[in-house]
Amino acid sequence: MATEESGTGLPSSIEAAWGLRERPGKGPRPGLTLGRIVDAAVGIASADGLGAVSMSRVAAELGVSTMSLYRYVSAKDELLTLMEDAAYGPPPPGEPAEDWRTGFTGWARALRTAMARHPWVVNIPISAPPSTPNSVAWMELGLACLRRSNLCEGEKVSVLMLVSGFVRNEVRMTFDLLAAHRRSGQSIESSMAAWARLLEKLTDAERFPAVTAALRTGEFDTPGGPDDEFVFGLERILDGVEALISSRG
Amino acid sequence: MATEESGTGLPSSIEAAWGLRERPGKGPRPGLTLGRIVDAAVGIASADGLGAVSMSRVAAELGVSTMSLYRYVSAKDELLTLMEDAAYGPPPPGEPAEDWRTGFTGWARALRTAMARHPWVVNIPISAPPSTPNSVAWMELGLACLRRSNLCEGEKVSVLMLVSGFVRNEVRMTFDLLAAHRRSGQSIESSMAAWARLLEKLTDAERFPAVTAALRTGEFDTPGGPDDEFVFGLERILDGVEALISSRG
DNA sequence: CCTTTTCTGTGTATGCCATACACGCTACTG
DNA sequence: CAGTAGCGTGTATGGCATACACAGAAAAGG
Repeated sequence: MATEESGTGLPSSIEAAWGLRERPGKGPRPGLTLGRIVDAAVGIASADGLGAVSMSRVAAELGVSTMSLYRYVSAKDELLTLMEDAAYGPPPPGEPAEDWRTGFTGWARALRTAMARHPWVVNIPISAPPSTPNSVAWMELGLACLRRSNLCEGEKVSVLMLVSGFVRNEVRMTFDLLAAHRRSGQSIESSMAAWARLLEKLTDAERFPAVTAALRTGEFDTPGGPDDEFVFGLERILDGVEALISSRG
Repeated sequence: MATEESGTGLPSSIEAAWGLRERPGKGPRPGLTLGRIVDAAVGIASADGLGAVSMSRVAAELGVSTMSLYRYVSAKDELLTLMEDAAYGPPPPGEPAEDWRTGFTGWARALRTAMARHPWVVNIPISAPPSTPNSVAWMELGLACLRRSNLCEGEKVSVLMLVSGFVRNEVRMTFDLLAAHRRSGQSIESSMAAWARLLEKLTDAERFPAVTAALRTGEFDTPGGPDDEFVFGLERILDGVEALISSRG
């Protein structure tokens, strides 16, 4: 049964992703592969969004019945986890730079690129610490970037989670914004301007002086692009990490 | 019709949240209130999680038919937005501290407290920039904390989004973790230890030297609590913001 | 006063969704 | 060759959001 574990405590479909599945030879040959299922699901998500990924839709794409998928995956959550792993893909190969900041900046940018390639990935809820091959490989690379810093191991992990959370958040915001605009057919500029005008109507200068001041500069009408926002946030965070590292130096 | 706008471009239920609804006097008196609907939905979410909030469940709680809710709200998304606003509640009153860092730290902690009071709020997808009364009030307070800094208005907004994104992320991670543990009945310590042992099995020291090193310190078996993680991340980010402010003199 | 208009609550229906379960079949093990 | 475990599938259950049409209430206008 797909829910059973075999020592690792992992769902068997995740074990399969690690290459740990021995075919028990007994019954008929499987007509499908986990990989084919995940690929089909990824294709649907990329084409029509994560919301379009349903078990029946995936099955239809593969020309099989809905229920056959449950021979490979015990629940939809497992499929989502495997899709997530597929979306990340393997991290860039090679040794990271000696300088932690250079390497770690590259790591964050590469992570963002990977997520942006499959933006739906940020809408998959995180249900557990990383346990799939690619997720762990990204974690390995991130920790490797910090190897020459004087942070303790716990701090390295904390920094990793801080930055990956930031990247994830940033990708989600820009992607959701883009998706909303594509739906409404408006340009980003026009809808940001519309939002600014809306706030101007709703807020008076006495109750909302700071918002009013921000609106008066007109910066919302010519917002920096998502890239600027990403770079700004990443630089701030890494400056903070650098301050910690220097204080130990 | 509930989808119509009246100049603001806002859904009429959101206008109602700003107190902009004039009862048009024509038809029969409404038997419900937006407030009662939102309260019922909030109660369900707090009791059984956001997933338990369905239009039929909310209607049942109020003793009305499902479809009557659509006289007050044009789609479930609007209800979610109103629930979000109710969950945040008004920000703490009073003037923020003179020192930007003191004030802003307090802002972030208060935001975390508000979110933690209704943890389901972090699972409501963000569909638009803040447009509801309490969201804008929180934004006002955050900007007010930064009023004496030498950041330009655009930077203040960027810092605000950076920190609120961080808070949101942090609350989501700790809450999802707690929820998963409540479901499985395991303690956090035991499941973290189980995860560490799992990674030890899956990773070998040659392909995953950094992960192996991190695991060997045993820090995963005695992880810092969510509070430590929150404080660590917030301090790093604010150190980074402080570096920017200082560099401007 | 009566008609018209407009807004209310509701019942019904559509078309999705995940997945439990039972069945027949296949291909290997003894 | 019998047993059995794994496979594909059809059907059924119980959910969900919401479109639509209708009946009745309350006010506006004559």
